[in-house]
Amino acid sequence: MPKPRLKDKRWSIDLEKRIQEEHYSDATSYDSRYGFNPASEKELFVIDTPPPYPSGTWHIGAVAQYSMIDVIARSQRLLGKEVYFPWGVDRNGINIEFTVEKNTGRKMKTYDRAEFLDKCAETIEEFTQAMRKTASRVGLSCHFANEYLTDSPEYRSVTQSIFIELFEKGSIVEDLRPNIYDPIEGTTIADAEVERLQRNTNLVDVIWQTESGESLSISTTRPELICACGVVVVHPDDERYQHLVGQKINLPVEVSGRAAQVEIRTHLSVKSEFGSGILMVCSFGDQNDVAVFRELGLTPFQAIGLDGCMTELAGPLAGLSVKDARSQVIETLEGQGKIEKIEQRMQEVPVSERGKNPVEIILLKEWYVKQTDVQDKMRKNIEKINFIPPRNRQLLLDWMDNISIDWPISRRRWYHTEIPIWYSLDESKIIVPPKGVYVQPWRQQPPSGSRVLDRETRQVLGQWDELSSSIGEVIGEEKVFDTWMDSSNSNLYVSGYSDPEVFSRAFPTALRPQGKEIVRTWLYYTLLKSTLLFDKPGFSNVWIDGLGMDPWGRKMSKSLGNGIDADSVLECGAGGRTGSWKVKGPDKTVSLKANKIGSECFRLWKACEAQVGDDFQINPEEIEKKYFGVLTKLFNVARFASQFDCPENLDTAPEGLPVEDRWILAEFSQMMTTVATSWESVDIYSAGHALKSFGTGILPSHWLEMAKTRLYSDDKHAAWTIHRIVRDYMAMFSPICPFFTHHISTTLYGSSAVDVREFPAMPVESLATGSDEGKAMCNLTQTIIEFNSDTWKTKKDAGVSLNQPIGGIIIPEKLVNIEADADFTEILTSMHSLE
RNA sequence: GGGCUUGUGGUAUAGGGGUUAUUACGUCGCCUUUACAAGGCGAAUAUCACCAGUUCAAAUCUGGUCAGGCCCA
Repeated sequence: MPKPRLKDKRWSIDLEKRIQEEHYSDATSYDSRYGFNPASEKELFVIDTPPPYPSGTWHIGAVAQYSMIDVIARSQRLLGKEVYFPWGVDRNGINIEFTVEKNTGRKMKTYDRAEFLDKCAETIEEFTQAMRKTASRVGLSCHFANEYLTDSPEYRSVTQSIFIELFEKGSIVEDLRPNIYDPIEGTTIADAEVERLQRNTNLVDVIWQTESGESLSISTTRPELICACGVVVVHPDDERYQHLVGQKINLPVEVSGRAAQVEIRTHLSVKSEFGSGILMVCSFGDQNDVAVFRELGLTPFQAIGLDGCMTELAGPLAGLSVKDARSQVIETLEGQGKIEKIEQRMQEVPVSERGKNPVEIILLKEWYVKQTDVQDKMRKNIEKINFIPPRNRQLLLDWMDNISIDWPISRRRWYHTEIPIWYSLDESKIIVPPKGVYVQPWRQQPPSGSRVLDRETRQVLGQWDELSSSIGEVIGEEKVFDTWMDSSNSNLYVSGYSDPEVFSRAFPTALRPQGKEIVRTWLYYTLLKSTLLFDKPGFSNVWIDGLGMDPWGRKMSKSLGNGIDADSVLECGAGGRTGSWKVKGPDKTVSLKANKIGSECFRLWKACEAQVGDDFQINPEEIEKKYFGVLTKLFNVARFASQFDCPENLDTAPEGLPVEDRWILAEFSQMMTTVATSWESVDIYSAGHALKSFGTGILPSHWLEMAKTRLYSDDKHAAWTIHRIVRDYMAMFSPICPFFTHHISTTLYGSSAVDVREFPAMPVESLATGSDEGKAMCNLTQTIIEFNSDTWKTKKDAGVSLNQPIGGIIIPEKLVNIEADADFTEILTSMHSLE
C-alpha cells in the first residue's frame, strides 16, 4: 500500500497546537494572510467586532460566540471580500477601577487621580494579555497588529471628537434632572446599567395627620424620604378618600427649610389595594415619583446628597447615611407612636449593575445625549438593516419603545474618556478642543486651536488662542463619559471614521455581530449615533447570537457555580491531559469529563450545534462525543486520499470520467452551492451541516467504496476526483476549522486552504448545480444509498462477509439504463462482488 | 407584575393544516470489510411543553397555562 503523506494517524490537540503556533509565529505572513488592506479593489467587508472587556476570565459563551465571528470573517474572505476583522479591547470603565480598589484595599477617591489612572492602566494590560492569548488559541484571524484599545489616546480622541460634533449639532444638552446615582461609587449611571435584586425590606405604615386632624396610615419602604415628600396622592376613583382631596396634610417628621405640609391630590398611578391606598410621593423614591413630580409640575427637593447622606432638608437626620437615616426615623416615629405596623416583605431593589449598590434618584447637573426626539428617524434607519436572525430585530424595537428620557452620559469616575470641556470662571462660556486631539481637562489647559462657545446658545464666540487672555482662568470638566459613549463609536472607528475615502466605502459597516444581552446598550447606542451623525442605518447586517448556558439550559453564573472555563475546554487533550469539570446542576454537582476537545472541535461544535440567535447549552462531554469523531473521519478521508498521487492539473477534469465520478462530482457541486449560499447569507449552521453530511457520509461511505479499487490501481480519473474534492472541500471548510484544513491542504497540495480568496469553481461545468446532467446525477443519489445499504444488509443477513461475493442481487433499473455511458452496473457489481 | 422570545425522541434540528413527523449525534443489539470500532447493519426512544378552541383534519392556525431566556417596572 502507498504511504499516506499525512503522517499523523489521527487529529490530535497536540497537532492542533503545533500548527497553531506555527501559524501565529511569523507576524509578517500572518498579516499578509489576515490583515486588512483598505486600498484593495475588492468589496470591503468591515466587521464591527465586540471589543471584549478584560476582566481576568473570558466567558466560554463569549469565546464560542467570538469564534463564530471568526467563521464569518474567514468565510467572507473565502468569498473574495476584503475583510476587516479588527481586534479591539474595551478597557474603559468602572470594572477596572473596582479591581484596583479591591487589589489595593483603597477607594478610588483616596488616590491622586493621575496615580490611580496609572494603576488601572497597569492592571488592565495584564488582563488584556491573557485575553489576546485566548483569542489566538481559539483561532481568531483578527488583524491583531492593528489592535485598538478604547483607552488609547487615538480612540479617546475619536470619542471626544464625536462628542464635539454632536455638541455642535445640538444633540448634547446639559441639564439639572433627576438622575440615577450610585452613592457608594459616587457616580451617575444610565437606566441600562440598573439591575434589580431581591431584598428583604421593611414596609412601614406611618400615621399622618391632615390639617383637619384626621389620622391616615401611609405605607412606605422609604420613611427617611418623608422630608422630601412633595405631595400625597390617592386614586381618583377611590371613594374612601374623596373628601381628602385638596386638603393639606402634615408631614409626620421634622424638616428644615421647607413647608411642613403638603397637599393631597389624585393620581392614576396609585394602586388602591396596596396598603391603605394612600401614597406619599417623594423626590425621588423611584421612577414613578419622578413621573408624578413631572406630571403635577412640582418642584423637587434634594434629600440625599452626592455623598449618599441626608441633606439639611432632613432636619435631625441631616448627615446620616440613607440606611442609618431609615432606622433613625423609624425609631423616632415609633417613639412618637406614629407607626401603625412594620411588615417584612421581599422587594426588588434597584442596584447598580457594576457595584451592586442600591441606587438613588437625585437631582444633578449632567450632560445628556438627546434621544427621545429621534426615535422615529432611528426606526426608519433600522428598517434598512438586515437582522440575523430576523426575529431578533424585535429585541431592539422593544427597548426603543421604552425610551422615555434622554441618555445621561457624564459619570463621576476616572478611568474613562474625559468630557472635553472647560468652563470660564463666570460659567457663561465653554471651551472645546479641536477635533482629533485627546484632552484631559482635569489636568490640562485647552490646547491651541480650541474654540470658545457660549454655554447656552452654543454660538462660537471665537478662537481660544485669541480670547484666552480676556477670558482668563478656566476650569476643566472633571466628569468623564459613560463607557457606552466610547464603545458605541466602535463601528465608526473601524470603518475609517478618520479617513473619509475609506469611510465612504466602508460605512454603513457591513456587519455588527453581538450577543442579545447588549442590544439595549451597545447596539442601541451605536445606531443612535449613526442616526444623529449621519441619519444612516450604521450597519448592513446585524447578527445577534444567543448566550451560552450551562448543560441544563440555565445561565452560567458565579453564584450558581455552573461556569465552565474557556481555556480548560480549548486545552483539553493537550499533552495527554484530559479535562474534567465539576458543575453544579439543579439537584447535585455533576462531574463532566472529556479526553480531547481543542479549538477546532469547539468551533465545529458551535457552528453545527447552535442556530444563531438561540441560547446554547455548553457541555464539554457532548462537544467531544458529537464532534471529535467528525474531525477524525474527515482526517481519515484526507489521509486516505494522501496515499495517492495528486494529478498535476487539478483545475481541468480529465476526459471520460466514469459515471460514479460524475455522480459524486455532481453531488459535490450541489453541496458547494449550498455552502456558498450559506456563507453569503451568514448562515454558519447550514454551511456546517452541508459540509459535515457530505464529508462524513456520502463521500466516504458510498463513493470511496466504489473508487477504492481504481485508486489502488492508479486510475487517473479516480485520483483527480478525490483530490479535487478534498482540495476544495478543505477551502470551503476552512472558515470553521482553519488549522485542521490548513494542515491537510498544505501537506497534500502545498498551499493552504485558509489562503483561498475566491470561492472554488464547479469541478465540471456540465455537472454544475442546476445543469441537466448534474440534476440527473443527483436524482440517483437516494437510490444509490439505498441499494448499497440493502446489499450490505443482505450480505449480513446471509452471513457473508462484505468482501465475499454474493449472488442474486438485482441492481435497480434506475441505475442501469440511464444512458449509454451512465450505467452503474459495472461499478456496483465490482464494489459489492456481485455474481 | 408587564413586554418580547423560545419550547418537536437523551441532545441538536427539519417541517408552518392531510407525511408512517426529517436528519444527525448519543443509547442498545449484532457484525468485522486492503483509510477509519473514528466503521457497517439493525433496533428502541416523540401523545411535536400543557389545556381549550377553529377545522372533515392541528406539531402546524387562535386563545389560555406552564417552563427557560432576554428586557422592563
